[in-house]
Amino acid sequence: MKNSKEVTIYDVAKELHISPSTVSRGLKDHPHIRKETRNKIKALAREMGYQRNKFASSLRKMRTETIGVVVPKLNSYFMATAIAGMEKVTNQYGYGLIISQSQESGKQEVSCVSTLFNSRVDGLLISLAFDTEKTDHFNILFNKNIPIVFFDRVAECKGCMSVVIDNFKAGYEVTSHLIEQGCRRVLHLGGNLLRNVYSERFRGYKQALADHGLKYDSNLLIISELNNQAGIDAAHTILKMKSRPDGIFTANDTSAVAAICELQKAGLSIPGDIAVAGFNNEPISQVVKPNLTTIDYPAREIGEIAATSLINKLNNTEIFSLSTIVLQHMLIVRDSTLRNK
Amino acid sequence: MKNSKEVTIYDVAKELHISPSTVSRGLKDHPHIRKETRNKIKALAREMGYQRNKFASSLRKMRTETIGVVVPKLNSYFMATAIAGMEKVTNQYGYGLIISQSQESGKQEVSCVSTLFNSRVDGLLISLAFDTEKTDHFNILFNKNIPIVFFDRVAECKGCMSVVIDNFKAGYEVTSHLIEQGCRRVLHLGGNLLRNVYSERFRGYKQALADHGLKYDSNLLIISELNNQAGIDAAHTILKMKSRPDGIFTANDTSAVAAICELQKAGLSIPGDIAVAGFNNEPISQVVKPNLTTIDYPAREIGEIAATSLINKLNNTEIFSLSTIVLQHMLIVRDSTLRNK
DNA sequence: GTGAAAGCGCTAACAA
DNA sequence: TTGTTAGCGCTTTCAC
Repeated sequence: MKNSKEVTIYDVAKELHISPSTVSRGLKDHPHIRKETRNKIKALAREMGYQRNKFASSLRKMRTETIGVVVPKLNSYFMATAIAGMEKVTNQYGYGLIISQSQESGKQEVSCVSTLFNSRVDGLLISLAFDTEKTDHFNILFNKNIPIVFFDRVAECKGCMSVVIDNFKAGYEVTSHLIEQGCRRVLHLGGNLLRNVYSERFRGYKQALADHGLKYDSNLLIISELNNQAGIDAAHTILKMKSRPDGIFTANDTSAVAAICELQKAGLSIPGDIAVAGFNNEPISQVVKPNLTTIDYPAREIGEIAATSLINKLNNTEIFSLSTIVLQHMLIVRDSTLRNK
Repeated sequence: MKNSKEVTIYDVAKELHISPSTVSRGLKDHPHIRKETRNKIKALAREMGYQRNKFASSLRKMRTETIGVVVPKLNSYFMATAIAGMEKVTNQYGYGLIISQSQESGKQEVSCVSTLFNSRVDGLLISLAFDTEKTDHFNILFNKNIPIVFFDRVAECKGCMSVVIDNFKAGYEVTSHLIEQGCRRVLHLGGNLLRNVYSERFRGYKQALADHGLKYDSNLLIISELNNQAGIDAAHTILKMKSRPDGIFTANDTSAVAAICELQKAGLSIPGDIAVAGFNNEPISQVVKPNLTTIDYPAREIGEIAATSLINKLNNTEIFSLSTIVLQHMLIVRDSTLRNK
């Protein structure tokens, strides 16, 4: 396939009448190499079109300078932005990124992790799939001391870092806001409670009810996959209820938007009849009419911080090993919940 | 970092009192190895927890079994789906994927390509950034005979393959549909005409006008970045026009949706005053009110076919080297253009 | 400050 | 059908 020979450090060495080891050292600013030698080496290497051979280097050093990323799905603004943040940081440190999608399936997640392990990634950044139950599939990594940083959808496991927002507080804020807008029967459309993000938001919801003197009613909890169809289904369930909710807090924007559209089709007014709030501040939240009240997620920062933490761990640079980093979120109030103008 | 020693083919060989090369061959179903030997090897390898070392193998074979992907942005349904299609195919053939985003910038694209080249990818799948002008940055790949397959936003260069839809025809169909719905002044909100997708859609637009006896009016062409802001700006431009268009064909859904929202804010009725059609069939097209008429894009297939073509090229499997593969698209008519019920 | 040499783990040409 | 052997290109220890 490839016909032109690669330039190696041997070629550069021969040309300069020095040894390959000196070239190797010169190229990476080893302190024992005289400045002039180093400059000569670098100049010639560039001129000859020398390119470091990563495999030889990886083989020798037993590390790949590659980080694996597993995300549930790529097709959200949140993920794309988080990944952009990771790319920025990792490129800066000379690391590459291998991204794979679990497609929200725990089973596929297992195979993603295994594939990345087989690619000998130096570390892993992961946000869990919707229905991942066990964390056994990470053991192969633990056994080899390959560090893992969880972001957004995290798991508890000792020695692992997590980068999250305060989902409890966010859920609390959204629910309180709905109540303050006059809602008395707030329904929660949540995700799989296995996932921290959803269980915490739910906890926040319950706490807010309690703090405002409202009783938690399990009929007002719907657990779903939070996709488009889930929003539609939830709307239908609501329409059939004897005593309908007057507010909905959904755990993501996608399902909130789907629910709004479906409720409107049935002739309900948002927020008049039912106020609706979502989560994530996806662009779609500003397209739906009325615009969606939601929680803004610091996607880029989550990506940057997760990547930085991982690299610090790889380089043993970190001064003290934090186990969880919590970032700021923000409640964004829009028309879908504004009742008292 | 890593403390436990890796199991190598030598360890497996020693245990079985055979040679490492036999193990190597047995593991990859080399035809010259007896079945029983092969089975013994595989069984023991699994038992000992053997894992192929990719670097040693890459170093030896001079290929990495890794494919680079460069996309403008990750945050669209189209791209996520196309990438899922690529993953499916490449995993099947034992290839890995390295994905990077050019963020719609030609400059960043150059650096993505160079990084991937330095990672020694065996091949490249790329959709061009918005403003890429030259294709010089691919020369390093050409020089080393690293095959490139373009998808969606493609470039002409000899020996390269492209996977696209018939953008001319799609543009023609959308525009014709608008005209058939009674539009007489159809505005086109297009993208950078450097990109095939946008120039072709524009060509289709003009041809449709001509074929329906309408004159092309350069005042009815707006070129923009097709993002949210571009849709808003276009709406304002339209509102200020002396004689407004009665139809808009935008080259993507994002800008179409933004324009619709903005025009509605100004009190215009869609499709009554202005009919609007987009392109891509992103999920957002079914959220906006009225639902958006658009072109459905076979995203998954584009990804699968692009990846398959690349792998065939890498394996020299292809019987005859196609230079361009054109997939089917489909006009999806929704309420944003339906005037005569 | 620089060089010699060993070896990371695998593959493939050649030998048997 | 299996074994021997020579590297792929780089890093790093040890020597000078």
